[in-house]
Amino acid sequence: MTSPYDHRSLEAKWQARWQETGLYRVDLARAPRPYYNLMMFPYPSAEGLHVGNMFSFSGADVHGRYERMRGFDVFEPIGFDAFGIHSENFALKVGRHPSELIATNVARFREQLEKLGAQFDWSKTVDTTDPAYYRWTQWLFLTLWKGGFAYRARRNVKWCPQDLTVLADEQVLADGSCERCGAQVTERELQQWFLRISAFTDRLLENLDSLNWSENTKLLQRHWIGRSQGALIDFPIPGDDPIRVFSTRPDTIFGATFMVLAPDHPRTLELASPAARPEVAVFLEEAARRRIAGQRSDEGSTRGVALGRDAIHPLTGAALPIFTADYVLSGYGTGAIMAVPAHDQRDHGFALEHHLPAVEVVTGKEGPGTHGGAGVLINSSQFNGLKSPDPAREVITAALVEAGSGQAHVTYKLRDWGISRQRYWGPPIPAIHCHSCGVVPVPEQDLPVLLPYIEDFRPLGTGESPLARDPDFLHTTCPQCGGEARRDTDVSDTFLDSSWYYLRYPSADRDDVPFDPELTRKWLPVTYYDGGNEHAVLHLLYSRFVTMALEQLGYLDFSEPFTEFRAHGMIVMSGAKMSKSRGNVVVPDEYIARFGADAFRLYLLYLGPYPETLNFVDSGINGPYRFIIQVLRLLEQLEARSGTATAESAELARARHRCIQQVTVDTPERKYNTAIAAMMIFVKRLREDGGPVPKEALETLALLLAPYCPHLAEEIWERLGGPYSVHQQPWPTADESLIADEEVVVVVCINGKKRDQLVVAAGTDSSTLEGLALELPRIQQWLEGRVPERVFVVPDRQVNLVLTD
RNA sequence: GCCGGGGUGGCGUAAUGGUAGCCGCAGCGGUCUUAAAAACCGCAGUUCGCAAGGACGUGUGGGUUCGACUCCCACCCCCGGCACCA
Repeated sequence: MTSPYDHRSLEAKWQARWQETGLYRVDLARAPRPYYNLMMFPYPSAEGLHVGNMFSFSGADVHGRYERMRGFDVFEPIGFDAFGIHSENFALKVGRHPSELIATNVARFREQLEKLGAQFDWSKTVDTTDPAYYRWTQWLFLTLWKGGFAYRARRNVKWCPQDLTVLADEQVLADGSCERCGAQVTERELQQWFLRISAFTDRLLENLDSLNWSENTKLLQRHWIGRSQGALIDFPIPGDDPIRVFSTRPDTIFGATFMVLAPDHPRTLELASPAARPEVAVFLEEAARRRIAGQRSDEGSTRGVALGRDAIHPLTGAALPIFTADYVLSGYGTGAIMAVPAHDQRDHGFALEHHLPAVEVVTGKEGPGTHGGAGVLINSSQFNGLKSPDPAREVITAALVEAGSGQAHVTYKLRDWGISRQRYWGPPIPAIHCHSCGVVPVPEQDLPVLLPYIEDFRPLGTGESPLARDPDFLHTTCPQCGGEARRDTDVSDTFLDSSWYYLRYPSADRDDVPFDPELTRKWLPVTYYDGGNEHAVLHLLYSRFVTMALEQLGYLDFSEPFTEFRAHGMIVMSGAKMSKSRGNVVVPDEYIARFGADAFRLYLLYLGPYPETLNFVDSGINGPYRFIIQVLRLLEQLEARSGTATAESAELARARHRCIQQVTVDTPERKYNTAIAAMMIFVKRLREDGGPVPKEALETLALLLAPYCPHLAEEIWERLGGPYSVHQQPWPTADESLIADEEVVVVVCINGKKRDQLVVAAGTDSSTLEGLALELPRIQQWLEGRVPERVFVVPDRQVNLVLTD
């Protein structure tokens, strides 16, 4: 039998037709029911789209197409996140210029994306490396700057000795290595641009409660923001300024037996007694070396030395020796702690090592060195008996406030966003350094500050961007005084490009504004955002910050960019991430060429639940491919009988409506795998039926398949005589009254074990079922004349006869 | 260490208190064919049994229940995130 499926010509035909008719172009100004279906735009690597891209775009497209058939005007744009270190490093590696490479990659990506058959509106696309786009990225920077959200500071920043650039905290992995190249990250002090994300810490945190996002994603953000409530407490030092510490557990203050300062706390050396100073100085030097070498994994360290000096406990007046130790970090809280060895693991370890006393102040089953659960204060003077941590925390904080030595305080892990990159492949930061005027913004009318073509774009490694090599770029005049000036030679972080691209899409063809106010009011915030959880704390947090800032500055009238966010899963190969080094990268093009985009989409989504991690299985695509051929065979069968109408049997109507129901429930819940299984079951049923296929069956299949196999669905729909396009038809509705079974199988169990079954009319009542069950010969054999003590009947399902002993 | 997700046939998975293994892959047997492929039909958790049928079976151990993959407790393993955060 010849295959009825020539996917190449079929898919090419419909893709051409969609383009001619502009099926996916949305009249943004007029659309009555806007639905902004966004998916994270890809970074156009040299390898082309990978299976993960194909998977997530297919899933997000199914969502968009389904919403369209439900009557929404779905705007589904796609673009290219093409600036960044990825591209630049690759260009360095292959010895070509990134601007050339990216043009090729973008063209290739676009071709691949078109082949996938998604309903992308290509009339509104973005490429972050296009001056028409990054002009507005620069505008965004200036706007944030003028609005008080950008500032320069000399900071110890994370520096990658391999990529020779500054990294954001988020780009440093837990083991202290560079997210991109794996080199051990070090520290370096440079003058940097920062964006004041800390201005919105509380809102970024609080808004999460009411955002309709994947819970997992929200959790990651909460974690990253890292809010801790506690108190700042001053510990006086005789003849000196007090030491201020931060503690989340002020209720344990009576258990404080010593103090610890971070090695890079500004007062560590100064506080050391003359006798201890030489030893302290040596220790601080070593500690600095360890920190710069990026030894972040040196956990549980009890390394430290005494300063030979005491602090005074503010409530008991006891003398507490002061130490400096690796385990206290300068970057968190005040960089100094009160150590409570009885109730903190690290303090406990340090106390053991240095023979320091521990005083238990909270009762509890847990041993020393544990915070444990709730308990009652002991050894805490007039506070004994208070429940800890609460309300003891508030009571003791209040006492400290009264004593003038403390105040309630909240700290966060979230830091301001460093955006300066001493690299080439990014939008130049639009700032000018003038000797007399200082740092001056580039006037808006001078944007874009074009990224010059530089032959040698290797990083200098001096802390300056390669743009410093280009004198024409570097030297300019001050827009304020007209005097000689230099441009900022850093480029901005790629995440700045992607922090606002969703605002740009609807206005992508406008060169007079970054985003048109009216279109923005109509289409934003984004209705539905599909993306990977790897961006839970970077892109998604930055986007929220930018939106809040732009709202505060009057450019937007909403504060959250993504109304609904859903994280998708990823595709792995035998349990491991696909990567070139593992040699398990699957090239999707081959699959599409051989089986077609429809089969490939179907296959990827059939692999398992869309939100989860799924295993790619090479041969798995055969099933979905066969399924498509079976559907087309049914269509051919129907066509062969053209003219003779076949009435749909009640049986087939039931199967069909069940299928509609299942697909309708599963699709919006993103259970694409079970939706596809339901369609397979229906097709199986049709084939088993053997009789002439009713037209309704194929009409329904065309509609249900439309989001999943957009080309195939069009073909079926057209051949059935339906009006173009199937994607503009309303989603079918299941008729509940047709779905119910007439007959059901009721399992008969004895003591929970299946022993026989009954086939009865649906809805048979419990006592009838019990009677029928007891009459079954096999059941009577098992009962051996005994009478069940109890009988449990689940109508239409099960009868359980219970015998004791 | 902390937080989240997960562990079911050879494989991807389905079923979230009521017949465990739906749907699919791979496999095996058959039909068609000169042959192979494709297509189509059938078999298929493990085990005992000629069969009828039975026993066992959802990471491990306990518990709740007439009934547990599903709920509770403890533990083991895998994946992801965070990590001297006081």
